[in-house]
Amino acid sequence: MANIQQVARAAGVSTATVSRYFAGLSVRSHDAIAHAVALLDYTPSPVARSLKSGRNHAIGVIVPDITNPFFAALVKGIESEARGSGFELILGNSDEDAAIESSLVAAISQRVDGMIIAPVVEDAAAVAGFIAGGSPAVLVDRDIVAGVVGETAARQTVDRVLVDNAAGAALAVEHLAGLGHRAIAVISGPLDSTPGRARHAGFLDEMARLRLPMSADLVRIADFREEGGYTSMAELVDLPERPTAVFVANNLMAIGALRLLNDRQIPVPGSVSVIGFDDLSFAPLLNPPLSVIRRPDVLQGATAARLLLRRLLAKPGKEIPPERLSLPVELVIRGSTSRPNPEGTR
Amino acid sequence: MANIQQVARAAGVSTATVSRYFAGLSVRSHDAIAHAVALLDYTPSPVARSLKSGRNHAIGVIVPDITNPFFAALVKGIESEARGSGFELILGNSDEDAAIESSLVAAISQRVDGMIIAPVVEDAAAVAGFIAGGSPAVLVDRDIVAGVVGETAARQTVDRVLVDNAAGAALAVEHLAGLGHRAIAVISGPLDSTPGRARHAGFLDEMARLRLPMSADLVRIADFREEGGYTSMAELVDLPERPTAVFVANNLMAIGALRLLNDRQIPVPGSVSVIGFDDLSFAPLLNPPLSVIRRPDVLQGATAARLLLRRLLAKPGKEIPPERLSLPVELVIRGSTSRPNPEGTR
DNA sequence: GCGCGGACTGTAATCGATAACAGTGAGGTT
DNA sequence: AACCTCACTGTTATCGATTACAGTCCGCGC
Repeated sequence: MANIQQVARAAGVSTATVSRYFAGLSVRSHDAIAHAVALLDYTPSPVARSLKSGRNHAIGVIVPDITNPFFAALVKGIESEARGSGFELILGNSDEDAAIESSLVAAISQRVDGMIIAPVVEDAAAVAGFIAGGSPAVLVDRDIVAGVVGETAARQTVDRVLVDNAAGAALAVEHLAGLGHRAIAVISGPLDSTPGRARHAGFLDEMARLRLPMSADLVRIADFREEGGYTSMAELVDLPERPTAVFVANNLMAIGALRLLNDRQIPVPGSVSVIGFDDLSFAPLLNPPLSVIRRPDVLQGATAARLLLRRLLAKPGKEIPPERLSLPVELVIRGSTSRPNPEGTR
Repeated sequence: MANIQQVARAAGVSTATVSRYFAGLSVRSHDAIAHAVALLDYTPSPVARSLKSGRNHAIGVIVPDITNPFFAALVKGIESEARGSGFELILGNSDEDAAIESSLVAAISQRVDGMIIAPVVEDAAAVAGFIAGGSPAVLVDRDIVAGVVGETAARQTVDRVLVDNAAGAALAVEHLAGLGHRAIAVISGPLDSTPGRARHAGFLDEMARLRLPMSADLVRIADFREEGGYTSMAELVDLPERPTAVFVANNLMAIGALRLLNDRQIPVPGSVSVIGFDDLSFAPLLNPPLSVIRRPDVLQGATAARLLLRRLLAKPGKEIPPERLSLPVELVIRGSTSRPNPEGTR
């Protein structure tokens, strides 16, 4: 690959002039440079640029599991938005592991101008170091809770893009209660994650508001993975008083839960109604078609990217107050929820 | 962030010694440097390293659609393998568009040491430039066909990781024929892509081998997208002689095809048997559970990454002959395929 | 005591660009 | 003709590391 010196020589100017040419400044030998660039097939080295300017024109994205359709959609939204502004994407998969997440942040942080992270847990440790380094970050699906490392710094410079988890959970309960269910169980995600906690709280609050009975048996805390949904559902259907409806707090666990019901040949929604959180492109084709709380996934990614780019493209020194956006969710009723079966459940 | 000069000063040595310390050479002031590094929280700048050494410790990955579960799985395999060797991943989503793909290669090529590409079409133009620049590339799911730009260069330096597409298609036909189907249709992907072409050819060859009747009506060429599967299936079911079975050449089109059958309330497999190519985690939960040709997706990504890393980590100047691997596929029989219904199809 | 080899160290050039600073020259004004 | 602008241009230091080259120092053998 040619370098700027060769271009300068070929065009009969200094490297500074070539550099100015690429910066879009008006240059007397414009045509000669253009010609030399074409001839040598020159592209400025992004690495050298980064070193001198301190800007990498890249953003880091860390997700817990890229094979989860939600995160894939999120990444897609981020990618198109970033690429549109000429930023590259450096991707990390934390595999739902906070330690890996930390090491990813450390490994990537020097190569990017900012990060978009869907953190595994709410402990801000992983992110705190990065922010302390002065780079902006956007958190997806994670709020900043009181009392964690770097809370104050984070609150002042970190944008967040959430969805209305509590409202979504409430919507699910309302829907099930409206169908006549009273014994409604929940399979929640980890309570040290924002979506896990917020959906769980939203569920319990709405249950209380509607004065529906709640018992510890009906509450399962799993891990947002398919296996967790499977085993939790197994526990629920084995209860002496089997619930007539279950709210499953994410898409993978919902698949796991359906799989268990399928394996045991328990009719859905005949014996148990199921509603999930996060839509899936194929949810209408499931057996039965899965009712869900849907959120704008690609948009959530694009929004996160826009918030980050806004900071990265702003004039240095310009203060931008951090945003905390909460995107709306909606109830999508399909075939997996119906009125409870009057004559028992087995 | 501290730089190497500050560390050198704090440790009372020259920058060269600090550099050697990080290169793992034995150094007299080992402890003093370690102490200074810890004190200043120093990490060598990857950008400066790249500039001097010409190695980026990053690989580019370009896929047509990250929300396709197959590509998500592929990326996951690549990511874990690359990260294990300390390489970052720069991701590009070509959106099934050859022009975008080219521009992605151009944008990324200077920041990476090698690329893994799942190309949209077989025209090697996009990749040729990159290879010509001297960097290695691994093609996923794409063979090198005769007569394209850069064919010779590519054949000599490009690794390929394929799956046995033709055998998979043949397996599907064999399965359907074994159930008694004779009027078997196909919904293929673009014939200028390797999987599109190879699966299509595999299908036709096996049909011919089994002496099953074939007509142009039963052949639909679509685009590997859900919509394409939907509209192609609509055309097939509207034929005067509706086929009793359909082989759908990828996962998204299979979902689209099922959706059409669902919308029209055409019983599967009662009226039409359907078999797809590429498994889906939720395929067993579909209505009906989808029979598919399965391939090792995460492994395919990991394999591609290993082939690339092998080159990147090899001693410079060492010749490594390019590999062309073909991973095996398997038939997974679920509920969407059965014997044809004897009394007509409507 | 001198020379020698081995183990480490420092100096300085280098990777490829950017940008501060100090020109240079054409054109207009007086 | 002298002078001032204005619009460009070149020289050079710089970003943060790596590495070739040329020491320096120590211990050992003679």
